[in-house]
Parts: sequence; structure tokens; C-alpha cells
Amino acid sequence: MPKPSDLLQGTLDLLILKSLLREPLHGWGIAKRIQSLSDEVLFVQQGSLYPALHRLEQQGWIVAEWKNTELGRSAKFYALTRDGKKQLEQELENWKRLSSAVGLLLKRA
Amino acid sequence: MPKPSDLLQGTLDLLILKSLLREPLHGWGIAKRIQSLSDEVLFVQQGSLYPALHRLEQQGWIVAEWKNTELGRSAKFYALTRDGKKQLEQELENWKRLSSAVGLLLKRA
DNA sequence: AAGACATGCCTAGACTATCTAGGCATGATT
DNA sequence: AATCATGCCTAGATAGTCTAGGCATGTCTT
Repeated sequence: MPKPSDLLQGTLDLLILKSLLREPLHGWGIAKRIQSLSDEVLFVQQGSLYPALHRLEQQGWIVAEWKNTELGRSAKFYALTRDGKKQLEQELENWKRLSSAVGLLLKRA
Repeated sequence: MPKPSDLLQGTLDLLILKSLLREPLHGWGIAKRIQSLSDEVLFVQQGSLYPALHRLEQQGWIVAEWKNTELGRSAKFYALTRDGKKQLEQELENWKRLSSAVGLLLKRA
């Protein structure tokens, strides 16, 4: 039984980093942003998101800081680090390279 | 330490099915075809390919038959079944849906 | 004749990302 | 009082891919 996938595997880091490029966001906000910016096509499960955030933080690509949301709630805001921006560019390039290669093959084969 | 990926995860089935659309091929040939049609960008490891072929065969999407290659060697040729074509179309659609959603997000975010 | 290389198939084990399925807490709304 | 939205988290299962081997045959080179 094939499992429905909400994401293209391996792109979650890319999506997270990219959505933090403009401004720091908390986990919940990241999920909503990915969802809305993709026209409700991409959904990040919380069980995927939070481990990913911790992974990215450990790599030094994002940093966390507790702040208050506009709703007056405490939330963990993540911001891109300098290394994170570099990583983002690498992942962007990799995505372009691989996805266009797939596109090429699909057009030709 | 990030692991270099030769493929976008989850696209292998799609690539295999698509490369069998024109004519049956054996494993070795599938790998070479994916490689050349993608302008040497996508590489399928044999340790990924053969398990995938067996998986696809078990699903009923491809069938195997031993034949001789042009070089006079015995090789296992795989052909798309009717179900395989259906599956291919579904995976094609899914790929388009998800990859364009990623593209959209990357453009916007 | 020996060795290397290309062709061809295969598997076991490790790795890693994602998903499922929960839990916990707070504030607002009903 | 109950429910819902917001917000963070983890444990375990699942599954796909990669690493790193093994095996066999045929051809080409030395």
C-alpha cells in the first residue's frame, strides 16, 4: 500500500530555510507559511517539523529565541544564521540541478 | 555530515517507470538511460536500482523476462504493465504537483 | 595464459528522513 | 465547563536509499 506523501522527500530543510529568509518565525508559523506559499499543496507534519528544526539548529543553520507572538503567547522563533544562508543557497542550487534533471528526463524519455 | 544524494528521494520509481515507457530494458540499461537522459546528473546506484525493480515487479507494475542482449549476454528485461502505465501517470502528476509547489514557494518566499 | 575491465544480477546492513500517533500547556470562545 | 486554536515536543514504525560487498561471463590487453 503506497503511502501518501505530503512533501517531496529531502526538500523539507530547503523549505524551512527558505521560509526563514525574510524574517524569523516560530515552528507553527513556518508550517503555515509553507502551506500557504505553496497554495495549500505542501503540508508539514509536526512530527517532521520539530525534529527538523532541532536538526537544523544543531547544524548551526538556525538559532532559536523565545519571544512573544502577536497573540501574547510565548513561542520559539527561529532565525537564519550566516551559515544557514550559505546552506540555503547550496540547497537551492541542488534542488534546481536535480529537479530540472528530472524534468529533462521526463520530457525526453 | 550531510550525505550527498544522487537522486531526489522518492523519484526513483518514477524515473524507472518512465524509462520503460518506450521499450523494455534490463537493469543495467535502465541505469544508463536515466543517467544519459538526465545529462549525467542523475545516477542510480545498483543497490538502489535492483531492490526498486523487485518492488515494482511485486506491485505488478513491471514484468521481467530473460532475454539476450545485443552483446549476446543473458539479461533480465523489464516491461511496463498496464497497471504500471497507470501508476506512471499518477506519479507523473504527483511529481508535477509537488515540484511546481516547491518552485512556487521558492519564488515567493 | 593471465589479468583487467565492462557487462550484468544480487543482497545485507546501515543510515536517515518522514510519518503516525500520541502527550502537554495556555488562552479564547462557546 | 468544554472545546478549539495555538504552540512545543517525543517515541516508534516505516520505508527508501546508499555503502559495500559478492558472483558470473565475455572481451581485450599484455
